[in-house]
Amino acid sequence: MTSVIVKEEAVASETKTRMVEGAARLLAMQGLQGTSFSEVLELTGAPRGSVYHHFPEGKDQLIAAAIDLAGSRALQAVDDWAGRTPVQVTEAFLGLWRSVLVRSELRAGCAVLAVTVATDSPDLLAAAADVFRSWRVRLAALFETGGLQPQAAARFAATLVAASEGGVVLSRAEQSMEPFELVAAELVERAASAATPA
Amino acid sequence: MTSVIVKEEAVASETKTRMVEGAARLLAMQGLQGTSFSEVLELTGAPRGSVYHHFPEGKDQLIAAAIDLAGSRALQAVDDWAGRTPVQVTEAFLGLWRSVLVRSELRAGCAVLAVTVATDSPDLLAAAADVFRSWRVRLAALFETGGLQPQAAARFAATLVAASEGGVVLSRAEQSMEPFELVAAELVERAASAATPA
DNA sequence: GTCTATACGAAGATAGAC
DNA sequence: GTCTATCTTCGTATAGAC
Repeated sequence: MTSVIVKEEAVASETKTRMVEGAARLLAMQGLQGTSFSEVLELTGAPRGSVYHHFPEGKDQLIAAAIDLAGSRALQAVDDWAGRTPVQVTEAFLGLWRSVLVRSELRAGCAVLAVTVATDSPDLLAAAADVFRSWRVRLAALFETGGLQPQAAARFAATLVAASEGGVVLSRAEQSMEPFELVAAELVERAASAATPA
Repeated sequence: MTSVIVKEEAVASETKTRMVEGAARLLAMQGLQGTSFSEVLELTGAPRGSVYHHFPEGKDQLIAAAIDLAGSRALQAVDDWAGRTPVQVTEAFLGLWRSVLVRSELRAGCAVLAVTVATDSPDLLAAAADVFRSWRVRLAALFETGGLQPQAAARFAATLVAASEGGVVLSRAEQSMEPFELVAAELVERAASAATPA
């Protein structure tokens, strides 16, 4: 019986999941403004009648779900890097963002950042904060395991997240990978020197 | 006669200037979505009839002007730092953003970034790119003068801009100066070690 | 769960008087 | 240069049938 319920829920949430994924993609490409229900429905092919069935609280609920999705996906990737050196973790995190830029031909960025700078909802801001904080904390944990002191690990984790986000924005604006790659090179070098203190 | 013309232009552009400044402030606080004509007029007290008189090309023209304003203001500050050491320049640039955060009680960020992640206009993207590039170039020049090699200077300038922008976003989301200050400490230390190579 | 239709408001933009 | 009025489009949200 449990299996039946699970299956029903899975079926029921399929459209919902597609909408959340679509919203996350649109946020990354067009920002909060460009992520309207119409756009989401067009992108996902979801039926218009499903909107307020799946998201009774309206747009904010959809956006919050998209933020959570984007956040947890990156977090899963980070957790796969356990045991790697600080340099390897740094390169892997940068690789995540590089692929976002390259695969979108420099048209996409970070969905969470896009919401942060465009919303006036405390709830959405808090959802974004949870994501950023979780990234920082998990990265810092990896750096600690990799040999950095706790404070140095926390500092470098914050810098890695901030500089990656900023590098993505710069490259999007300039329509060139140059700024991002400059930042990436600097971060990798910094990770190397932090891991082998004088 | 020239003075008369100049005066007329000055008077004519006073409302226009106020609108551009208001737009820049709103962009930094509420993003592109929240920077509507209504909001700009309410904030600046400008007459509604002036909108399409001063900005015949519509909203994009106003936003482009706001980007230029925000960009050139920061650039003026950077140019005032000629002769300073890399560490001092880094601290000054970070100070610019720290004051944006603190004075707004963590409610404002970078207007140029807000446009970059929310627009679909190639013109606005290009305007944002010009700003970011100019910041990177001028900062790199100061770092070169301060003793860094050209490539190292360009790399650290890009990192300083990117990490500052990202740090502002993180602190806004988390409603705490912590992430920004972690990033700031890391950047200052990096500037110090870059200026005195092993 | 999904559909159509529609209400409602906001925002960008235009017209014409003053 | 400024004002009022208006038009259009779009986005959110709701209602009620299927």
